[in-house]
Amino acid sequence: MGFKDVSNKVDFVQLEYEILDYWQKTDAFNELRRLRAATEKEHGIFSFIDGPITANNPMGVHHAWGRTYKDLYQRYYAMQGKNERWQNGFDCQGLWVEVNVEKRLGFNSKREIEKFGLARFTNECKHQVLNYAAVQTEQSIRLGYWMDWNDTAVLRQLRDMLVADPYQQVTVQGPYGPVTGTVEQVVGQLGMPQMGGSYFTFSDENNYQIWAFLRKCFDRGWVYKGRDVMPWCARCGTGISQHEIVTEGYQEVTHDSVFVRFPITAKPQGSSETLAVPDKEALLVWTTTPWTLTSNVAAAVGPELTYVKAQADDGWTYYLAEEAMKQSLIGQAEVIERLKGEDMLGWQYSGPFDELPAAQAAFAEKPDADGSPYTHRVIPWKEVGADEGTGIVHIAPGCGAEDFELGKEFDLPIIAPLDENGIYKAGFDWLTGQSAHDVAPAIFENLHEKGLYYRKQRYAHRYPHCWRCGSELVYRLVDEWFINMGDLYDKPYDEVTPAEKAASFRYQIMDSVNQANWYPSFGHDREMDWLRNMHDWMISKKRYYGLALPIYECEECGHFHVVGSREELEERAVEGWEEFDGHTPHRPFIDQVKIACPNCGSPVSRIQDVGNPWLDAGIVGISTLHYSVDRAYWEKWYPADWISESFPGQFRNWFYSLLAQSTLMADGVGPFKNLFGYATLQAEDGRDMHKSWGNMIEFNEAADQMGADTMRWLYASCKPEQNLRFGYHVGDETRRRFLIPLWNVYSFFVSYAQLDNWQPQNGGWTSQSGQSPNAANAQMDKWIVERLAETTLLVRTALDVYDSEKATQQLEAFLDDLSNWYVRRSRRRFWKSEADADKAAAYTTLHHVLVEYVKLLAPFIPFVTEAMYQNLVRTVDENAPASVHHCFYPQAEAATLDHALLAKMRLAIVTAGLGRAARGAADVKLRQPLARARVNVGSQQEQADLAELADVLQEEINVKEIEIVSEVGELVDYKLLPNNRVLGPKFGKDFPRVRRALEALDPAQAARRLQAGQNLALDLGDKTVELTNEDVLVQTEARGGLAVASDKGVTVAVDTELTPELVQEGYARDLVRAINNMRKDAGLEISDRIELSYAANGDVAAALENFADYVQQETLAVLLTAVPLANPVFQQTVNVGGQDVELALRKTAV
RNA sequence: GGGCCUGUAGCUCAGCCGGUUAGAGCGUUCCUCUGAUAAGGGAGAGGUCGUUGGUUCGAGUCCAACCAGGCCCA
Repeated sequence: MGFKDVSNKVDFVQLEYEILDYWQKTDAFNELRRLRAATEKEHGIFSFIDGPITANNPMGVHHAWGRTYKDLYQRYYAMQGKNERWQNGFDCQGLWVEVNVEKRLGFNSKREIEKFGLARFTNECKHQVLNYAAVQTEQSIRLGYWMDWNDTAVLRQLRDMLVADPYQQVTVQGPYGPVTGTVEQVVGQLGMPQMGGSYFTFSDENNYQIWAFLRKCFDRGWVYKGRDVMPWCARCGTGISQHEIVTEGYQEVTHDSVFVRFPITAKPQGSSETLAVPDKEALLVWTTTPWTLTSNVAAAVGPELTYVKAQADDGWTYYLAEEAMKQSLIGQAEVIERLKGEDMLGWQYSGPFDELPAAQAAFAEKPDADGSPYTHRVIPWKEVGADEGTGIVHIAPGCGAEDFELGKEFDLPIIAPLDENGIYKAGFDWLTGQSAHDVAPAIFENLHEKGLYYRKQRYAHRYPHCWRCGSELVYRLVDEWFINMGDLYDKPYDEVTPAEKAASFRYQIMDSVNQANWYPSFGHDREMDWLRNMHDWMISKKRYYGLALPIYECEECGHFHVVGSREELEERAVEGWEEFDGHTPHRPFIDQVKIACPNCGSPVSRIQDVGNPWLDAGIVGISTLHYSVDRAYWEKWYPADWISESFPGQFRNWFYSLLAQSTLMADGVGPFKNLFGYATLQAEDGRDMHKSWGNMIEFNEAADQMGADTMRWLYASCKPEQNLRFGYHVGDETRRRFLIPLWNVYSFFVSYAQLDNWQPQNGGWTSQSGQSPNAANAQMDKWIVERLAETTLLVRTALDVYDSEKATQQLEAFLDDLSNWYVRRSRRRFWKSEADADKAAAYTTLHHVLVEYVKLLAPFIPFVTEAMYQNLVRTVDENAPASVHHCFYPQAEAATLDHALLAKMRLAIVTAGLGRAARGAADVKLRQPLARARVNVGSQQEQADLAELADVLQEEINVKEIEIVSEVGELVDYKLLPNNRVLGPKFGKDFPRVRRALEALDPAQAARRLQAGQNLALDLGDKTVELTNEDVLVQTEARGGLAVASDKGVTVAVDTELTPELVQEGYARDLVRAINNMRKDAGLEISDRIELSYAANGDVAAALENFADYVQQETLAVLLTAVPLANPVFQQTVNVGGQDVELALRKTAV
């Protein structure tokens, strides 16, 4: 049995499917788990906690980027014998799932969901998740991502049964035996130990552990109900928290802004005096949100700003900021007075919508000192500026966050106009029932009728939008539930005392941040920055599907309680337990349960809200590690050695929620030791990928066109902290740059090994069996093995700090050396017919190097390495591990590396390259032999090295002789350059003169003086200065007429003079090349012998006669004759030496 | 509004503490090698280093302002 055929035209995608089949057939992943469970004792564990992927869509190529890292490092550590958990996670709850289910069912409002029924809706949501969990599982497998994947047939079965009848009984196979229950119950256990597979954040355990977390917060007094003006999505009917809005929420839009008159009614001056106000005097106010004018209660001015009283030609007198006149007023206006904003404080005006019942009611509730209803007034606000608008800001505490704060400060009435669908509530007269998004024109019309309208203006600004459905947000007064994140102290982190930390959750989280290494390091600062700036965490959402917040607020006494577990709920339940029992803790069943108020004993219902989805993802450090059922297991796997996600967004999302929830639950032990982040994937055009932009690449399409290994190498080799431009062009380049050359080396090896029927000997490679008896070849054999060791060290060092970019660079550099030096230089050893020890050493070495290299590459490109391993190892050794991924990662000893050999060969490679460059510069092609190359290198050691490798260089540069010269002046002209770094500081202003004087010297003479250790004297006119050889850089440049190339201290010159013998030899080589091409075209086997005839004259004929042996040997010609062959199978006319040469050949009988 | 980052060849990006003639990869043109190669090697063309000032003997690099793009936070 020998190696299997390897085509040099490989279809990588086809190969990947074959490998997927092989892994499935051999249960390769589970075998790895068994092997690592066994090696855990010796090698320990590698704990990875997966950040859940949202199971709401097929996965994209950006997920494939992240999953490549996750797979790469898990494989890397598995190859070091470490045991792992291999658990993928799916994010299953939250608004995004609801939004897509609504789309699928054609719903447009919350009312339709309620009509549909919450129980059915919840199951549709779970259906959605199970569906895409199955899709993403299959896609991940296609990527080569080894995880404890669920059987997708089972996921789909559960998906369908859940919608058909969630209460039917079902039994599925778990790792420890069958699991039986209703479909709903079984789905609720997904990811738990008895079920295995990926974790799902909708699982019972996940939900209940969040309850436990919230209970802990409650016990510390951190949970509270806040009344606040929040950004609100009217379509989704829910508040949008700061965590969600800060980045992706803002979009550039253009609105109609409006300038409005607020007629002044009184100007109180101090306690008693009030100035009379003539008609048609008004504050001029500007707003971008006309719908909020119904809720105006005050106007804010900048106390320090300068305002003007301006008589306009429309008959009105306006107050506005002086700087704002130009952008605000139309027509002519005359300034009749200047005053400070603080002079206007307390002025009263009539509001734009005072007639509305809601306004009158609100004003009646906040009477002025004299008992009369509240009157609109001017208040100070230091944030007011005059860059935009009029310098007078309309304040509506029911419609804006900052307005709300000012309202609290000045005890202003609040008019909250909108219901949860963004519709005006009762009390707003003609507006009631209208949507805030649509009323601007009607408001303008109404203001016009009332004489308050001044003008409108198109205004482009960044305005918050719903990050999930894209609707414009409104600001709405709501009750939401929050976790208090703790005080921010006005001092550096280092100076915060333990007591202060104990009192402030945010500092406890910061401590966890500091327990981890962040790659790249700026991630640490970004997370800390977020933690310093974050607001309290809004955890409630007025939606249907998601975590049921276990908050029970008593209508009787106002007390609220947070339930921390299912058991506690059962204990406290006073009604509805039976209806709930047997269901997952989701709406509507959970809502049936009422508990006794711990304060007054009244029956209390759960608040209707569901939880912020980041609670679901953030608890997984607890919920997926068996925290509640097997504390020893949790302690073993917590904290994670490593987590990894894309940076953008996650600082305030998953990193944050994971840190926050873990820190509290684990009493200050952070959830991870190392965090690796990466940037954003973009299309090749540098823009984000969008379906509608036509630059989107689907994962499946990419995998099947580009190949998963290609994608993975591309991902692993990019700079993680920079945005990645992904597309087919970079894919093609990646394949061509790396995978094809890799395959070519492999294919070369296998085809010759097959020809020679070579197989690894017992014992395989050793430093003896892998070394040729030929000293020069032995050196080559040893060198490539040393390069492998060096590469092994460098790759391990890089991967140990999660630097796959550096690792791939090293691996690519190795392939270049292997392919373009070792194999190229060694080809003849494989070609030759005798099976001697030299050839055996070549095979042994190349086989060994390939096998070890494949292991180094296995975590990066699992498919092609598996294919190579199977053929290189398994076909000849059935006792070898069944998969390359079951092997141990290669190791090397830094202490025993042969640095001298590595340096020597590197020098030869550089020198050969320079030789080729020198020939290129002289336009002499490589096939033309030349008499001599002269080489200069700096050190004695390098000179000796090159002398030793002279025969290699002769071949590489195609010269008859390599001469090592110690005097570079033989090859080059000198040039003197001032050493600016030294001379600059030394001479300062005189420096230009020194430089000019240096230029005037004879370079060769000066160079000799300096090399002899003498100083140079420079005459500057008024003085003389001395320069040492430290002050001057002696540079060399190619001497005219010589073909010279120089780099990194190596200079190579080739003699381009040709003798007739050299010319003839060049012809001979041209002919060999031509004949071998003919052989190929004639379809001959490499080993076929031929007879050859030619018709040529002059030098070419002479070349064929003089170099007949050489030509015959190189072309396997048993006969070379000027007599035409009787019946040639192939003939051709080629141009050699400027003449047409007729060649004919035929295969010999033998 | 505040803070941070980026701007260098057609494209993607290096360029250390200010110092010699600003580099690499891709693309492109030409040459070349090849009985493993869809590959490899060499050379050339391609740059007012975003703009304008300043500091300095000397600025891609430091400073200031501006322009353009991005990010974070209000």
